[in-house]
Amino acid sequence: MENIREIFQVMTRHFGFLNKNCCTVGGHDISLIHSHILYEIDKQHNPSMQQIAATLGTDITTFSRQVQSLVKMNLVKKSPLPEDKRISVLSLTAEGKFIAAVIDEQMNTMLNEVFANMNEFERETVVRSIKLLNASMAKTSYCCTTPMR
Amino acid sequence: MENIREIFQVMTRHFGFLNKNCCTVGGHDISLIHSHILYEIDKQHNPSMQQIAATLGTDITTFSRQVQSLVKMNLVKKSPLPEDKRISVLSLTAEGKFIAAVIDEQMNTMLNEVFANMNEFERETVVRSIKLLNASMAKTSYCCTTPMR
DNA sequence: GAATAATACTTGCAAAATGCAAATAATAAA
DNA sequence: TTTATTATTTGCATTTTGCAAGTATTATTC
Repeated sequence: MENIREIFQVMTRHFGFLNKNCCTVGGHDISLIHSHILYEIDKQHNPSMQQIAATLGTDITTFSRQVQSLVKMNLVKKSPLPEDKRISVLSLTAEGKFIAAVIDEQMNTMLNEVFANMNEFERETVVRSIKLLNASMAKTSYCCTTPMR
Repeated sequence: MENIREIFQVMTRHFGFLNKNCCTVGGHDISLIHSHILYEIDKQHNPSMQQIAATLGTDITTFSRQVQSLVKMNLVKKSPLPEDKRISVLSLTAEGKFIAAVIDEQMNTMLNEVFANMNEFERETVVRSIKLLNASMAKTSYCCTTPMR
């Protein structure tokens, strides 16, 4: 059997580079981590600090500071949840939404570039495969989810 | 069209967690970065510092120090190339090889676990797709390779 | 219903990782 | 031989990290 780890390693590295090429948007210099935080806040519905930190697998104390800097940059808003004031609900500011949208566009442009090297059939196969893979990894909980702390 | 970035983001994150679950081997606590360095030294044939640093997209000064710590742990050996003594050729020590092998086994075990959720046909499709993807990303040089410094 | 525990998040601090600029050492070019 | 170029290392200042301990709020217990 061929070396499965090898092809995954290569893929992850490529995709990591793609991610790194991100993200200077309108004066703001957005780090990779910050772009991921913006992405997840945008995606999840009124998430708490813990939710996003867990999704990204970031230590909560580190995450707290990362969010603080995003708040300072006026990209993220933190509002206490009325029914439980311990919890901070995260949301994007107008500027945060704009930045997230620009980054999303840039990423999709790069991905389209990648897919341009394939024909329609290949493209569909690849997309289906990755979905399959994601589903499998989600099932294999002990290996591919947030490590406990 | 569906959101391509989304499925890639999810996949990368899952695989990142899988990687993170690595690597305490025989007393040594191997960080993710260190495990990647071991992997690449093992894979490439008598690589120089620059080669590995470029492969991993790590700044050469940072990489120099990472290698220093691996040398101190007695996992990596650095030998000047006879015909050009500026160049340090990297190799794994016996212990380094052992550790790399153990990590490789752990990773493959986890990947097999993931693939266990699929039937033979799906498995083959996924592997083929990732290879296709890797080839495409290698072609799309401006997006998915080492950023210049 | 006051005392205790648990939860969500923040801060202190010390260690580690980062990367630019400059240094060193070796080879190549002029 | 002098001057560039290349490969790697070190100085240093900044940033990132995560544990331990702290604050604030809610839940539980007696």
